[in-house]
Amino acid sequence: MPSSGQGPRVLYWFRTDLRLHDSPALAKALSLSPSALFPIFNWDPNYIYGHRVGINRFRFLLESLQDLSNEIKKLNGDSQLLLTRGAPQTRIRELCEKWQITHVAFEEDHNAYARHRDAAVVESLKAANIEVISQEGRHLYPIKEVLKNTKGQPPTSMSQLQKAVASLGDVAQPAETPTSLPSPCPPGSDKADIKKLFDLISDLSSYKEEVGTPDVDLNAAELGGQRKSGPDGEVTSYDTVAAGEKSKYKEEKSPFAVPTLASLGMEEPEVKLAEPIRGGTTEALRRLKKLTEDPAYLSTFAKPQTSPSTDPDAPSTTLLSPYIKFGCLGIRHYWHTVKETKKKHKGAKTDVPEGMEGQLLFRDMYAVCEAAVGDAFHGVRGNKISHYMDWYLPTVYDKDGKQVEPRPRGDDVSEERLRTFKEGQTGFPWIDALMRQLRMTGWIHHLGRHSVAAYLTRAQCWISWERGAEIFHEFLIDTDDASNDGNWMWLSASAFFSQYFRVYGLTTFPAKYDKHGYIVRKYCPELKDFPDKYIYAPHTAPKEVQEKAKCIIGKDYPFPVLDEKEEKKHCLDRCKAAYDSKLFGNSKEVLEGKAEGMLRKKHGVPDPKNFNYKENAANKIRARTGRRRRLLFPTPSTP
DNA sequence: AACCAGTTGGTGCG
DNA sequence: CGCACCAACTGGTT
Repeated sequence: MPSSGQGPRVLYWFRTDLRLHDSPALAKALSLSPSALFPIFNWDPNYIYGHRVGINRFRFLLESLQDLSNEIKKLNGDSQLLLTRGAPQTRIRELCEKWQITHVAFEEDHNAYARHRDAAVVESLKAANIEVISQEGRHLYPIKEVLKNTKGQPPTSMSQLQKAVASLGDVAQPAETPTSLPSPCPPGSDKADIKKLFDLISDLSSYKEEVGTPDVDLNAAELGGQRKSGPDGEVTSYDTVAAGEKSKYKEEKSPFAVPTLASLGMEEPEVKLAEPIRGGTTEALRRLKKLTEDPAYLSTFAKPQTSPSTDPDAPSTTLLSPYIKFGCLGIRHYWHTVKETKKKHKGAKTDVPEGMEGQLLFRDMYAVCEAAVGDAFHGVRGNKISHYMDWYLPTVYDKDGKQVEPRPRGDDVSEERLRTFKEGQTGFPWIDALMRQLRMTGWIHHLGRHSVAAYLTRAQCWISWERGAEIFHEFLIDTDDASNDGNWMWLSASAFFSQYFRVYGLTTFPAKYDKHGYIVRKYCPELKDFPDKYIYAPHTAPKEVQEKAKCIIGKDYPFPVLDEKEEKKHCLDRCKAAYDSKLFGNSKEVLEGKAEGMLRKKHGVPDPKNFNYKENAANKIRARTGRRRRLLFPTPSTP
């Protein structure tokens, strides 16, 4: 029990809610009138080692943490965000014991890993008689209440979601923003003392004893990571990220301080954006304020009408998704700000689903679906809403149903298509520009995501949406498990959407929005001197045009890796066969591993093992020129 | 043309 | 008349 006889000693655990405003969990914690408040963010080795985190997202996270710490300091000069590290299942409880915490508070996070993590943490805290305050706050509506209204069924359309939330009333008003915060006081003291808090935990066991030696080191990036090696050549991000305890390479000023990319040995990516997407709640609110100055924009916003041929320097959308992902922007605050701003507009207004509120409701829809389907939402196997399609390069399971990692290599053709997709070297400028933009900036427009997702899955490559979701998860700043996996299911016509014959043309679709090819010229600069006529299909340009543009297709830019029309035809046949089979991720045949053979036999599409990749035109040219294209924008795959 | 869920409106039956 | 059934139609954020 606490030594001081005053109010509760609260540890507030920040995770994906890096803000002080519109935070129901923080408000509830503060309503207890705590005598001490310890705002922590904990580096989870699972995040550092187990997840693929692109450098743009890692940078965004560091900036968001620094900004949050500054905001805390503004309310209490003796406080700051306290960064700790360790497996949360044991570390949170250890901190509680050392700091004599009575209550732990956090905002609920519904994604699969977070659910399991939090369940374990709560159990360890309950066993130690520590009270847990957890509140929903990441979504417009309480997910559990929505789920009750659907009787546990996933709402797979906007109308179903709207039906399910109809009885829940209006979106709650944002929780009040605190105007002061209690100090983090060491046990037995009524004064903040960061150094003393540090001393109390600096002898805690090392992460290696807690989680074992990680077998994945993200710094050994396969994609040309720019990691500087440490003094002994063995430094990992986890060592350098260390805060709140002794670290070999610690350079931070204060024991719990937020590290910088440089202190982690990571170099800034080669981003040429005029205005990079900077993390932090301050930046989120600044961007939101700018939006409120343009009621017409928010009022007439129609997602399908916004151009995908845009980047963070010239966005056609709000660019707020990264801030929502990390909780820098409170979702109810955003919702009501949009509502209020729209009142100022006199003319016609867009509504759900294409209007601004609709965009946010889709996020809730995916979250409810994820909660209804459970862990299986993140793949095909066992997923009751995902059609079974006999994709190439699917996630592989052993006979006990355990995922085989790393994924065994698939057929050469599909692996090559996946590689060129990830690197932005497919020979289709629209796809390549988007994929390079993704890696350079951590963001692409929603319709651009549609284009690349359909290309990789149901329209051309017939590669599992699971592979695409992994790539997005690695490089997007705004990645959110429920929305990311949900949208990949949507675009691959696995769930939510079934009109698989609606296929985006790789040249016609972008040309509808942008004849000049803004993002192609920016992200594939080798193509920048092509005339508009050929910008989305440079391989069709006559030799003289290629020479004049100083870009020979097959030499300076790849020839398309596949035939768009031919593959589309195959894919439509495969879609039809898959739908006719009525197999879903949770069908017996799928769980028993028999589904693939069944479908291959049925639709008669050649097994990729029999594809003769050498006949591919791009490869012919590659064989002739005798060299592989070098990556133009290698983005390090460091955390 | 090709999908699918939900709604509508008609028919037949008790 | 009420009800079950079914065919036709509609809408689906892009």
